[in-house]
Amino acid sequence: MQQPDAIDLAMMRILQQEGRISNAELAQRVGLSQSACSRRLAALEADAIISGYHARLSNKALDYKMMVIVHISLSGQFAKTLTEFEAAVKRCPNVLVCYLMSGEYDYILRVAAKDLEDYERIHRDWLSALPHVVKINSSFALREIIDRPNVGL
Amino acid sequence: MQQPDAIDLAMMRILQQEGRISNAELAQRVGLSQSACSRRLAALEADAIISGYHARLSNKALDYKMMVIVHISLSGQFAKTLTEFEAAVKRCPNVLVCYLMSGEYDYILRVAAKDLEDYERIHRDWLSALPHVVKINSSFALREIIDRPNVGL
DNA sequence: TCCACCTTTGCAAGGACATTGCTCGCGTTT
DNA sequence: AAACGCGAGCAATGTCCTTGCAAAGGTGGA
Repeated sequence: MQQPDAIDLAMMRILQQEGRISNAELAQRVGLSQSACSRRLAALEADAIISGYHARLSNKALDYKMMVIVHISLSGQFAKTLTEFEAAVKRCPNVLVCYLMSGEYDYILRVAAKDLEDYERIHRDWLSALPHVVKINSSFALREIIDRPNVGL
Repeated sequence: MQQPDAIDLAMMRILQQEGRISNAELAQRVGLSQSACSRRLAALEADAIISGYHARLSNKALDYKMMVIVHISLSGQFAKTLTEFEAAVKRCPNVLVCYLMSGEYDYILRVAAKDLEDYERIHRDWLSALPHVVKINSSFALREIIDRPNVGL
């Protein structure tokens, strides 16, 4: 498939905000028939341009009130070291985001915890147990200013 | 409404992964009738326990290939300073996440950019223009290891 | 230029789906 | 024990999703 055209982008923009909108209303908003809209949507999904849909759950309702940013340095940058670390970090369900970084630290993690005690457990049982780690720096989020799922198109 | 029960949690777990699943299939998977499932879902949405649904767009398709973590320090911690900074940062569409932090820096930002040139523009036109900023530290993500929408329940 | 071909659209129909009213069962309260 | 509230299932109605089909528009080759 080629690059998405203007109508595809309009569909994506709407679905980014209202992922469970009905195909009928989506079609109406972008000015297509239901069938054409349905087929375009299927194509976008087939090409993984839209890779999934996710309910956004209130962290408050789930009791995940604490967000922690963790900077981690490893003992080396060998491929094997990185691979082992990454395989381990993927197993921790509280780690929402993990990037290999340029700069002072090797990895940056975003970790969700219910409370301080919960974070202490995560730190002890998961983060400290990660292989090849030589330095962990935890910073606590005091307040959320922005949390968007995607760039505003 | 009270706290979500086991069935609510099961629904949330499924919708977190497959936000556009039909009510019929959702009902079947959690072992409810369609009507009961539909009503529970409406209640979860009404109580903002499920606060929305979002399509996940491939950043590649959208040409946002670059993720930058930005640490920012302000010239002070006065309420007015923080408020003005936050109002300004909210206007930048490339800032996906922004937290007020404890620790060395005051704010941490996650910024999406198409390429280095695009980031240079964002840095010049948006980040440098934010009020009360005394220090900006940009770290580039080399590779994405994890990017989950929510904690694995 | 013309025709064949490919793509994408709209329309229409059939089947699937979502929602609503109703009733029933269960647990709690008075 | 009776009354009440909560949440479930069933059934019906209206809406929605998908598929086949024909036509319009664009493209390339003869």
